[in-house]
Amino acid sequence: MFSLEHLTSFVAVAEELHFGRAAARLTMTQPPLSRRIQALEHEVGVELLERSRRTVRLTPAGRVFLADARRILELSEQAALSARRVPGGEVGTVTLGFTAATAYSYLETVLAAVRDRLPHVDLVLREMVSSAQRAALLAGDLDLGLVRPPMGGPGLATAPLAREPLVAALPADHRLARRGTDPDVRDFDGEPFVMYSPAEARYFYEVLSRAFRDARVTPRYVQHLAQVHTILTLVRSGHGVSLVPAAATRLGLTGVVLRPVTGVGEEPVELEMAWRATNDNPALAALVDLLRSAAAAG
Amino acid sequence: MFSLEHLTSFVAVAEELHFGRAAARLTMTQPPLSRRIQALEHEVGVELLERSRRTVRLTPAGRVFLADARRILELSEQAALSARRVPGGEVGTVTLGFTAATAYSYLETVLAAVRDRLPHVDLVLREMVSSAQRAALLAGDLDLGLVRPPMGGPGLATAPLAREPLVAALPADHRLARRGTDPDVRDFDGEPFVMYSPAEARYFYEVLSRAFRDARVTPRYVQHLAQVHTILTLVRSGHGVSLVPAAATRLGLTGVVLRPVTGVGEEPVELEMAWRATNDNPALAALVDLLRSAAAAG
DNA sequence: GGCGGTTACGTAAGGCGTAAGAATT
DNA sequence: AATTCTTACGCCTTACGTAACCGCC
Repeated sequence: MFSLEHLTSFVAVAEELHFGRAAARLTMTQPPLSRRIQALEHEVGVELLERSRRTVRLTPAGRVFLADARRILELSEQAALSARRVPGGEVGTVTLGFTAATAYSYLETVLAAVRDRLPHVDLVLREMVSSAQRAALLAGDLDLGLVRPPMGGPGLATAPLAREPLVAALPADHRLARRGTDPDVRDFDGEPFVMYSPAEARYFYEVLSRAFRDARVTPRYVQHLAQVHTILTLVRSGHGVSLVPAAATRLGLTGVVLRPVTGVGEEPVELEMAWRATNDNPALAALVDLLRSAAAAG
Repeated sequence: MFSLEHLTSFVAVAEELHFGRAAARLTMTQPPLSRRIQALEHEVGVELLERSRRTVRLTPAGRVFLADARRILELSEQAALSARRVPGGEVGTVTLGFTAATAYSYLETVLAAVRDRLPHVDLVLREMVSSAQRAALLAGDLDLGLVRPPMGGPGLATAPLAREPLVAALPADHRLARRGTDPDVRDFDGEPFVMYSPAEARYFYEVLSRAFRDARVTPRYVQHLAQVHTILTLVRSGHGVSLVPAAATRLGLTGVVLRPVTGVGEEPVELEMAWRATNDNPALAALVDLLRSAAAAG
């Protein structure tokens, strides 16, 4: 196999079309350069240059090989540069877990941040429920997860990412939707209510339960569901009202009115990121730093 | 700069995750392999492997570098293979000139033949009138031209490519178009006729002139034009009738009827290829051979 | 004759293998 | 104690530079 020195030598000669000048450019004398090119030609198995005493010209094979040689040399330089940038986290891959609910909210923020600030970091996206994310993080199948609290635990580190308000989800023809003022949590007392599932959507179940307890209201739960978009579908068809994270606005579902709601606290819904404490992926560290400062900046 | 041997060594170790086995695979002992990897890491400027006495693991930087290393090695092999195939003409570039008229006829045949039989030959297409092609062929700006005869001359070689019939081009409501039988050249006697330009389309002008002379008919020339599609446009608007190469059918122009015509010879329109006799482009030689045998096969 | 490439030859260095070393299970 | 990577050392091959050589404007 030829070496990269052979290739740089060949490119120099091909560009200068003059062994002497090429040798000077390579800071060597020309006899060894001649030998190198001969060796390269022997190795490749084809004449690359046509020497006619006074002039040097590329053969057709030489032209083809020159293009490849340039690409190989460029790739080689890039390879070293890329590798050097890995420990700083600028280059690499992060496997990111997210739940269905984050897909249309904070995930966009993460993607935009990575595109702008860590353009050489590849994100591999995996939609997974929170429990599966915990296992995958610990197993090393996932680098980072976008999850609802609480996600602490042995071996896992977490950091808050964002808080968001709850909004009331009302059928378009509901009296609270038609009323001029925004609904209050107390308006839901005794109201048919599409509730989160305590098992599969424990976080939202607890946030809402606490809000109702604090306000001393008791909606009438008509269904328990895990996913925001399913809840909204039932609200639309008039089975009841609900409270969903504000990001649900981005779903753009028609037939459901989403309105600010008072009495449930400012921004009760929390989102955090979680990762294995011993994960040594530098790109993960860089991404965690990036998201941490983005969260701090608001 | 690291060498390709460094890369093969690294790939072997990265795949085996064991210096001893990797060394065996490279048919060497492991001490020099260790040194090579150390030198490579020093060169790249980053730790690629994590040696923990009992196990060898890739670092994140190592994973990134491994992908690049594999690509570089593959490219290097391919480069040699490609270059070796150039003298046989299997790999390379042919700059091909063609006239507007061949664009919708024989050019397609050439493109299909190259795609099927010389898939690694790149074609660079240039539309040029015949005189410009002659100059470009001699100047080395063109490797091969698709031209009308006669294109011989000092330094140029030619070979016939194809013959094709002439068809009558008639306005849709013309009496010859409505008649049950195909027109004969004698039907054009005294008929308003859209003729080729003797200067810019000399070949067609002469083919038609000879056909008319042989049949002793004298159409009434109403226009002289260079390009088939312009002629057809005038025919469509009723300025006259014309005779065009059968390939014009592929233009799919509506409002013009193209019908077989008798009395003008079987396939009077010839197409040939021309190239500079001293052109040493092996891909050109391969293409000429290919087209020659395709023409012989019909 | 001189420019521009190749061949010949002596020398220096880089890299191999063998052997010894160190650390971990 | 055994395994496995690293360091030490002697030798050989590879490849440089200098010098001589050859062929064509």
